[in-house]
Amino acid sequence: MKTHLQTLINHALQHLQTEGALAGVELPAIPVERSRDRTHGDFASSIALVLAKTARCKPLNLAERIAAALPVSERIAKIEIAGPGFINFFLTADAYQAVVREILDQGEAFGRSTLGGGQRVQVEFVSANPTGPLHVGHGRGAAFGATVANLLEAVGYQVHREYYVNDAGRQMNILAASIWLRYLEHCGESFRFPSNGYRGEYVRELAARLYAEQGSAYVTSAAQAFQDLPQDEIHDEDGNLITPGDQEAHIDGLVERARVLLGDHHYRYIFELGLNTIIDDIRDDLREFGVVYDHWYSERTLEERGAVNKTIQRLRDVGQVYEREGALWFRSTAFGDEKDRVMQRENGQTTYFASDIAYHLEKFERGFDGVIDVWGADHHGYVPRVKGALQALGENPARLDVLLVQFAILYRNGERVQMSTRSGDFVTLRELRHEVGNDAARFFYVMRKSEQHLDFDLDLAKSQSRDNPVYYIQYAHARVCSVLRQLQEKGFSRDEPRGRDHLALLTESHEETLLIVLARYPEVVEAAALNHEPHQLAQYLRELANAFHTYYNEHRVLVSDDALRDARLNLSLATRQVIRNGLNLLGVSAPEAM
RNA sequence: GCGCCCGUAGCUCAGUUGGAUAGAGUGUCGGCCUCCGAAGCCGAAGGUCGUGGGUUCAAGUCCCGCCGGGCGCGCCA
Repeated sequence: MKTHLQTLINHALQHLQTEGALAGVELPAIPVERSRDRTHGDFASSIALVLAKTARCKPLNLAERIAAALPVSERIAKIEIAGPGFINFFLTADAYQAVVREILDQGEAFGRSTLGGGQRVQVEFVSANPTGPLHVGHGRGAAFGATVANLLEAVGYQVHREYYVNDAGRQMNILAASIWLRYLEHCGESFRFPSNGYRGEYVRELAARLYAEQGSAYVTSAAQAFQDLPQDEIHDEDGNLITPGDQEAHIDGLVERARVLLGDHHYRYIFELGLNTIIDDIRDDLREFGVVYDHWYSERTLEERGAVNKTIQRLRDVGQVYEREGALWFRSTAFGDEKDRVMQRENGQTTYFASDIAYHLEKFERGFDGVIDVWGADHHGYVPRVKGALQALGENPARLDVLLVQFAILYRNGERVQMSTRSGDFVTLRELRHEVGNDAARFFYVMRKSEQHLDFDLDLAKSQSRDNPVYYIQYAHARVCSVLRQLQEKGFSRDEPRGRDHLALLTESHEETLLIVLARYPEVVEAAALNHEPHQLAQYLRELANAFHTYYNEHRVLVSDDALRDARLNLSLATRQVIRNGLNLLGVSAPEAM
């Protein structure tokens, strides 16, 4: 409809030009948008306001002339000039009603488009380290990333969903050492657990499993394990420093000690046990959450292939790497970063940053037209250095789009649920899903703008009332299903073609409102997809549900007049279809009964 | 201190990429079931869009300065 109006206006402008008006005026893109206020019609164009200055005439006057020159269209009932010079378009009832036919014809395809032209886009999201179960913060990234991917797919992009598994880094070694230490405890050794070790309960479970599989074959004395290590930094429960030391050196020393005492074979065994168990758990967790990936990309394969070293070499070749204090630095300040960054530590280990550059370079080389990363907002400082490195390597950093997602804060009984990663005391995604259900979790996570902090009200998410937007929307869907059941109980039958033939009977104002909301759906999907803003769709679905509930409350669907009944049934079915399509993109179920 | 994000109704948030008289939900108050699901609907009240300038036909939206909040500023990830 928008493009139709733009075409009409364009015709009018060209007509005016051939008449000699608007001589020498360059025609801009023609603005057409939906009116916010019904009294301003359905669509409005501010073209006269935009052109007034260059055309050197009054906007109102210009609007009149454009309106007069508009070709007739059977979809337009009335054109008005209003305000400072807006051209308002009022659609015919027939143009409203046509959307019902369109929805019924297209079914699940309604709202989908080919806008993206099949361009390949990669969306990488969650990518949490496999050092423990996903927590509620990761959940938001999962719901958001999955929905962005769904939306892009819906508007015609070829989407590749990927999880980057950090299975090679230092953190994984710390996990392995943590499991080993818990295992030693399990076998009766006692010592102070390192402050930088992983303290979660799951580490003890992994240790118990190691014992179940291998008995005491991996035991050494605590004295041996901790002999001559750099002093750990110790705090009391309130976080006050008790004994000064170097946490990092201590834990690195422990990792090294584990390798030596266990031997390569046994060390590998623990490492793999931890990695595989946790990554399987994460995969199951996400699958249950309706989040499925095309590829789980292993950092280790990147390293084994030599891609990390090759990337460092390439940066060296372009002169952006230097050595200082025994470490290798990337000159990211040359690309707008605040300071240069280390790629290879003094001890020879490459950093997370180094493999991340290699990974992103690899993404580009795989030929995606666009690459999207979903990160926690606390990583925002990381963006300039990754983009900088890509630029240094001759790539266009604009092809990488980093979407930042703020934390979700849980509230229960009106109070903030405290969480701290350090003590291993956090709410897992799985716990959240079990508490509020997958549907509420998926919806709540994306109902706010991603860069906005999310207050996640657990009580609201669980409540089965109109306060809860998920139930409110699902209820509208279930209501239509219920009407269909009633239809049979009342001995009516449904005649869809008859309903289509009598859409003109849908003249009530509530029907008109509902029709307009339905017609907006494809525009909403498009905007939500292109702006990477799932909340727009969530917001819209609430509005649609409201339009339906209002209508339903005011008018009966199952009236005795066959033609009217069938027309209203078609309208209801169209509503159900759009709710279903929208919820499907959000990863939320559309129940037939509740 | 520097960088990024955020300040809109009591609370939680939208605001169609700069459009006309700033909107929802919730909370408060008041109405609506002999009728397809009241898990619903309607109404009232509630605002200096943090603040001061600037840009233009038009600013909640763009630019600059303040005020307030969050995050980041490791040879951690």
